[in-house]
Amino acid sequence: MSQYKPSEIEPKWQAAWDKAGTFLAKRDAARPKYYVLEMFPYPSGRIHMGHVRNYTMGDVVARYKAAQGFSVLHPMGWDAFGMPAENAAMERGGHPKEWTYSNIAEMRKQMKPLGLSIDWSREFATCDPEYYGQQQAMFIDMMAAGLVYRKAAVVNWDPVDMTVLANEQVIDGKGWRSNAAVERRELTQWFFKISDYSGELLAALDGLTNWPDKVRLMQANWIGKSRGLQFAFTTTGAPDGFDRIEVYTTRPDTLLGASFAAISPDHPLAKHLERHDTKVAAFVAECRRGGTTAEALETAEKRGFDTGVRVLHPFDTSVELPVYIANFVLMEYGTGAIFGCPAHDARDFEFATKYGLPIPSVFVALDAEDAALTEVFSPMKSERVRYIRGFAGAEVQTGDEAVTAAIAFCESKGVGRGVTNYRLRDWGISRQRYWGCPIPVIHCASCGVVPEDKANLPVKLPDDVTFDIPGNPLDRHPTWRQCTCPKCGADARRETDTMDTFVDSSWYYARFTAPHASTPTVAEDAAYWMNVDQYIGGVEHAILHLLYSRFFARAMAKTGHLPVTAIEPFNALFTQGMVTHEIYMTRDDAGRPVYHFPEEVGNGTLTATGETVEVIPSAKMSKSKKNVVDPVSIVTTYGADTARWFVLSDSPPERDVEWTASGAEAAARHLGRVMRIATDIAGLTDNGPGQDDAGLRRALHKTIQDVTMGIESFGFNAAIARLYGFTNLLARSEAGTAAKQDAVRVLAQLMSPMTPHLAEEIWSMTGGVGLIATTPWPKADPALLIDDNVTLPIQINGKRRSEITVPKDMAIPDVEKLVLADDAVARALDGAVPRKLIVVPGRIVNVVV
RNA sequence: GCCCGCGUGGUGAAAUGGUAGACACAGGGGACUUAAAAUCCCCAGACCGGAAGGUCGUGCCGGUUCAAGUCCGGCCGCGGGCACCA
Repeated sequence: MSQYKPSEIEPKWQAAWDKAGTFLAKRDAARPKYYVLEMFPYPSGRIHMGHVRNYTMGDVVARYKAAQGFSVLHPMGWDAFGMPAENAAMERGGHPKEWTYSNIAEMRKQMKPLGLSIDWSREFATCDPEYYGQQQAMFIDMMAAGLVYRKAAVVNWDPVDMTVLANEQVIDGKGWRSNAAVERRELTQWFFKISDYSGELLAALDGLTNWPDKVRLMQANWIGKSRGLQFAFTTTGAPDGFDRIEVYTTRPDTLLGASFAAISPDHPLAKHLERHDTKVAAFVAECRRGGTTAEALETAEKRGFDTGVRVLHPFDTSVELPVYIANFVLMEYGTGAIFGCPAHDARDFEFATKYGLPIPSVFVALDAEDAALTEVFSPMKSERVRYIRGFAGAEVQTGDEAVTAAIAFCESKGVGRGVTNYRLRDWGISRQRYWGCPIPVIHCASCGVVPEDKANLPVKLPDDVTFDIPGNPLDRHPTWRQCTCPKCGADARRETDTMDTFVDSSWYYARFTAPHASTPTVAEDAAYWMNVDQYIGGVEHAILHLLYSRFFARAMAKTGHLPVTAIEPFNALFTQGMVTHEIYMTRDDAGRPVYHFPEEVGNGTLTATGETVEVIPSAKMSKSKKNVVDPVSIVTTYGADTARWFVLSDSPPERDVEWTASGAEAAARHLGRVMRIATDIAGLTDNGPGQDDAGLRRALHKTIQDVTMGIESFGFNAAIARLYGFTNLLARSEAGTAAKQDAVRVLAQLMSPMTPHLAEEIWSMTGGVGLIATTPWPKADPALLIDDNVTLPIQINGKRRSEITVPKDMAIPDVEKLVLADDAVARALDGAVPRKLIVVPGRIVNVVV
């Protein structure tokens, strides 16, 4: 009797797939296509269990769809630019390029033994010049299409490392590396005009019905559509050219509660005053200090500076309101100026209280209780408040209806107009970093900013750079910046900013359709393979990556790099949960926590010392907590199929799954059991003709049905539970029947998306023809899905009291007779007369007393 | 503060409005074995009972329904997203 030896069969079948070219994706007009994609990894150097789970899910879908007859594209690549490579270079020397490519080689080596059905011929890294050169070509096309521009923008600036920091890299107002207080600095940066698409990106979310609602909602909130009134205050005492100040408000219904106006420190009027008044300059400079992070803003005190300028209330020009420069007003949203209504806005209330400004309420109380509410601070959404002062004494609703009514009223009086605003801002892509895609632009003294000639692409990163001093190595490179202007031929200088790495990942899915082409995409390939039919990845990318990709696909369509039918690149999205593990901790003499790897712990104690460990509930695997299991050692110990089987079982794919040693053992045990059953069958040659096992055959077809549905609906855990159940039945079933013989081979087919090596082995040893990977998916026979007899539970007033077994199509009156004749029913009724019998055919019977 | 999701045995979890707890882990019992490992079989929501059977049970309170884990309303708890966005 042969044993289950994954270390022997897994390499064998991987070699067989390789040799046959089983997973090479081919354009095939005769077959429908299916494009499965998992979010590509950052080449950190080691794969982790999260990767295993992500790619296994994608692989299940890819293999299943292939068996269904689709021409499948299932590629893999590397999101290879980014700061970790530069940090590694700074910390331990070496070059980001070497670090990155050796990490890729290492991770590919770790990934291949998983037996994923990937078309490796399409592999690329975003740091390949062949890739980023095409990205540069698209950048130039996007410039021509008006989707790219430069502007001065406020950024987080680290004065020690001399670079822009992303908000995530600012911790408590300090640079994460330098620990220096981050400044808000205005720099000229490159931007993509994603805001041109705000409305469309929002509206099109409705069509993404195969995306999680959660993700669509997060994107909708991020785009942040609001409806409001924009109008101009007339000023008095303002400098020339500032006789009007435009403001935007979503609460025009509170306009009569205006008590002041406030402008951003970055507002043109503030900038003007700054030049003529040292006190203003000092205040504005003060505002610019401190980060732009949420934390920094959260704790910041509201501060204002009275400019001396006054504005007239649009409805009552006898009322003058002071104009403040206020630190909480953002230049980036609306018009960078607001009217303050302290009675109905918490922020304005705080400000008005601090500066002793009046707090007029716009609501007229209906009764004493209303009066108490409106006296000082009316809640904005109070349902109690029904009248608004000034709007013709009309009874006005609260909330959206009030806003709509107020906009209409204001427009009728010639005060402003209703406008729609979005929170989504243009995408700042400039990074003062080396390890990224160079922005292919040239600064010429006479021609200005000029795109590089496409013939000169790729604009390659220079290799001879150093990281021993802070700042951008491209800036200080002796020769790299020097070039000639493509327009006039004069000496010019290259742009030294590189692109945000999110640009790289915004179109890689399209590149996979023609990964080695000399243009970004190839029309026929893009037309055939796009869109991605199923995209799988972590929910942490719900907003940025997925929103940028949706924008980029539109930009590519506009510049002719994608068909216009591919502006929504991902037809279906699935966001999978994390792999977690318990944390094992002891304490050192000083009481500080000391963490231990799972393999150092057994039975709640440290294997080496016998010391008892504290078990902290399961959490995301992290190196610092040492609650990690290494996929490589799992594959070595148990085999890839066991790792794959286990990460799919137990928990629904969208939820976190806890890795446990006992769970992995159980998975391995089960696969061994399946192999034993198959081996027993394979040894039998004398299946008596005509022998059958109708029960087993029915169970098999129900299993086909359930597993198929399970895979289709991402219910992998439920599909696996059905496979367990069927295996239990199979193990107990009578030996030597034709049904059992068939069942083993179909079981192998049903398991093949999850445990492909085991499935191939069983297939070949039970006489299967060809590779199971290219064998059509089994079909359930509908006739076998319904039993001849059904067991109906009998409820009395909704409580289960008995059950009867009847032929599946027995007439309802006959069922009723049997129910009333049932002993247990009679006992439970105890002489009571049923008022009604509800028979749900094939389901249940309820006797109502 | 605003928006969203989720609460089921000791644990991970199943369950088109129709027998709650499938499947698995951990646990208990048994077979095989000189013994162990491996394997195989059985038990297992709680409470009462020898059993048959009964009562309770899907966070809490109420509602709709012949029937609610599932639908509706209100609470409580946990988790996630956004957040000086005017």
